[in-house]
Amino acid sequence: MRSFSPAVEDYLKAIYRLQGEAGGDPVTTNALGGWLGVTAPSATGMLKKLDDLRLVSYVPYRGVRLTEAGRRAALSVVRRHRLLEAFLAETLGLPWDQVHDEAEMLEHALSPRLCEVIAARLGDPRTDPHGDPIPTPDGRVAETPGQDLGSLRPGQRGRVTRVSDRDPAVLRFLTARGIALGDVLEVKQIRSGGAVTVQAPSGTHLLSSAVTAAIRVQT
Amino acid sequence: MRSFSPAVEDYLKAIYRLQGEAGGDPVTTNALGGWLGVTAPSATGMLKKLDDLRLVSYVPYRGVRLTEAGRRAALSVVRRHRLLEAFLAETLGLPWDQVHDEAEMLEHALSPRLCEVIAARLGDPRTDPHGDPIPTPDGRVAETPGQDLGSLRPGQRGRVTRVSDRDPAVLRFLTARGIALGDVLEVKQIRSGGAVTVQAPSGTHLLSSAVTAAIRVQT
DNA sequence: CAGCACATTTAGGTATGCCAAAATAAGGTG
DNA sequence: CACCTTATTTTGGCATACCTAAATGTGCTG
Repeated sequence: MRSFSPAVEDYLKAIYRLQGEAGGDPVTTNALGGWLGVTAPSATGMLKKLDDLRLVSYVPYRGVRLTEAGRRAALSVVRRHRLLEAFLAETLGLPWDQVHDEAEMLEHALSPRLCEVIAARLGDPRTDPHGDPIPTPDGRVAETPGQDLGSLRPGQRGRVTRVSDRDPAVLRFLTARGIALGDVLEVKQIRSGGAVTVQAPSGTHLLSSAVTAAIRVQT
Repeated sequence: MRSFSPAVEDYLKAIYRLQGEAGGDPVTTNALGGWLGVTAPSATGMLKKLDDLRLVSYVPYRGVRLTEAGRRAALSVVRRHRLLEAFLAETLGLPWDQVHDEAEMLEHALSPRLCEVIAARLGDPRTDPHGDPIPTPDGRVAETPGQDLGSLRPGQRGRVTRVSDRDPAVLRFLTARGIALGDVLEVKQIRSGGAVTVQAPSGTHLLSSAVTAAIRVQT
C-alpha cells in the first residue's frame, strides 16, 4: 500500500470516526469540515480527490463513505495513532490527557517498520490508554460492546472500558477524581441536565453530562 | 520561537551541516541543492524566503550563511534529530544504521515538550548513537576535537569518537566487523586508493577509504 | 581581455491544500 | 407547487514548494 499525505490520512481517519458515530450513514461534507476545522469547500475538494483515489465513494450532495481500500488506509492511521499513544504512556509515562495530541503529530511520520517494532516492544497491546481498540496490521478492530455512562439508570453498575480522548480536560478531571479505566461505577442519582452522581472506588463524585457522555461502561 | 515548515527546517539543518564542513565559508546554492536532492532553482527560491525570514543572510551568486536566529533554529532541529536517534536506539534497540532515517521523519513532528521529556528520560545524553554531539536547548554544542581515521599515519592509534551516519552501509559494515564507538584502532598499513589496514579489539580489518573517511578518531 | 565553462537566477508551470464569495441543489412549509 | 432555508458545490485566489528551460552572472584561461 502506497502512503498518503498527512491531509489525506486526516480525512480518512475523520471519515472513519464520523462514520462510526453515524451508525453507517454517509458522512456529510459539513460534518467532516467541522470536525477537521476546515471550510466546507475545502472538504468538497478533498472528497473529490479521495473519490479519484478510490478511497471513498462520494456522491455530491449525498455524503461520503469509505471504500474497502479507504477503510484499510484509515485503520492503518488509527493503528499508528493508538500504538503511539500506548507507547508514549508506557515508555515515557506521559499522562493520558497528553498522549493524543502528541500522537496526532507523530502518526504521519511513523514508518511501517518502526510501527511494528513499537507494537512488538509493547507486546501487541489491544487497547490504547483511553481503552480504544488498536486495529491489527491486517485491518481488524475489536470494537468493545458497551454503553455511555449517561445511559445507565440509578442503581446500575458498569466497569469503565473506554473514555473519549476528544477533550483532555475531561481526562484531567477524571485523573483528579481518581477515576481510571477498569473502575466499577455505580450510578446513585441522576440530576437535571444529565449530571450524574456515581460511587467509584475512589469515592462519590458528581459528573457533568459532558463527562458521562465521554465514558463508556460495560455492565 | 515560532515553528517552521519541514522544508525550512531541512534547509536550515543542511546549511548548518554544510557550513560546518566548509569551515565557515558560505554555502553555495548548488551544494545545498545537491545535498537536499532538489534542483538549484528550488534552492534559490527557498534561500530568498529564508533571507526574508532573517534566518540566513543570502547574497545572490555568493552563497548563504546562517544568522544567529537561523543557527538557533537549526540546532533545535539537530537536537530533536539526535535525541530521537538516541531514544530509538536506547528504548527500542534499533541498530545504529536505522535510527537516522526514522529520526529524519519524526524530527519535524516532535513537540518541544515531548523532546524534553525524552531528554529527561535518557538522562540528557551528550551524544547520539553515532557519537554526534546533541545540542543543548539553549543552543550550545560540544564539538569534539579529532580527525579522520584516514589522516592517521601507520603506527598511530586513535579512539573512535564519531562515525558519520550518512551511509548506513558503512555502519552495517562496522557492526559486522565488530568495530564500535570507543574502540581504539591502530593503523597498520596504508594501501593505494586510501584503503587502510587497522588493528581493532575485534581483530585486523581492511577499511576502504569510504569507511576511513566516515570515522573520526581522537589520538 | 575575450571567451568559455560553470554556477546561479529568472521565467513559467505543476500539484497540494487551504479560503471567501457566489451559485445551486435539497428538503421542508404554506 | 412555489418559496425559503440550509447544505453543498462552483469559482476564483493564495501560499508552499517543487520542476524544466532559458537567460545571465562569475571567474578562469588562453
